[in-house]
Amino acid sequence: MSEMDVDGSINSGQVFLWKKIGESWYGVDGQKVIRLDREGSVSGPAADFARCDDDMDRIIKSISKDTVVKDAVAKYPGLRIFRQDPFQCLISFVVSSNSSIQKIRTCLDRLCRMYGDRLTVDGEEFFVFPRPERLAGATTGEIARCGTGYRSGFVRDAACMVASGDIDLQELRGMEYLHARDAVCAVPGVGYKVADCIMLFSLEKPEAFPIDRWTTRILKDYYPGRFSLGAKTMTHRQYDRIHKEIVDYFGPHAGYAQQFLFKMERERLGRRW
DNA sequence: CCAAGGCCTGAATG
DNA sequence: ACATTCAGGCCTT
Repeated sequence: MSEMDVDGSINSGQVFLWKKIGESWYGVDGQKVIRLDREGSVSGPAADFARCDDDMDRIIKSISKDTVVKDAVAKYPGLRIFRQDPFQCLISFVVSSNSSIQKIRTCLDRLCRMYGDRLTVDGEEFFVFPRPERLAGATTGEIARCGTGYRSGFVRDAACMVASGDIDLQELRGMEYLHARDAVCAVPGVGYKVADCIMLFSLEKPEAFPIDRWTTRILKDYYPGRFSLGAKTMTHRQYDRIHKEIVDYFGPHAGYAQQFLFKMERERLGRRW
């Protein structure tokens, strides 16, 4: 298996609170700060986060159905999907809706500074992600000062649901895709697309394939006619149908195909991470 | 069931 | 400069 591409994996739209200091990347994941070095011995919490248990050879083989995916894989052979803290992932993608990557970063960083504990790692100062109870106790007006806008209420209510045990994110890791999706979609601010992000990046659901403006365009452009992408607005019904077509085509690790294709298209169009 | 419009904000665009 | 557009949707009508 090829080595992990740390830079490329961090800059692929899945995580937002990472910064490079010297040769290493440091990132906030829940109540921890994780360090990923350029290469070599990934162990401990970092190994879990980096999904070193993934059999990438097998996964890549399974999704390589055509030259489009094969080219993307060849271009970013070290791209990985991380195993994130579910609560942070949930809030991150609630904040992400109708927003841009840069702004998501700013918002989340402010949330950490305002509600997260301060931590010093390798002589550097970090603010870890807010605990659910802490965000649940905040007012929407206060949260809004982080730039979350109309999503502020969603953020607070989502935190309340987690803090109260109304939703048990850890438990969702063991549930099947559709049941887990129903559960996360019960959280305000979470629709099918956001749910797929949360499930792919933190809930062990490799068949989750977020369908947004980008993936819609990718599928239309590179797979003309293969998926039912006619309608103007993406209803739940259509999302379901397309997702089924996607899993039928790419297989149970379709989410990995999404990650490679998304990375390829973003880089091709020169988007900043 | 489907389509349309509103929503916060800041970076990009003209 | 300043106005307008648009961005990795969700929710209500």
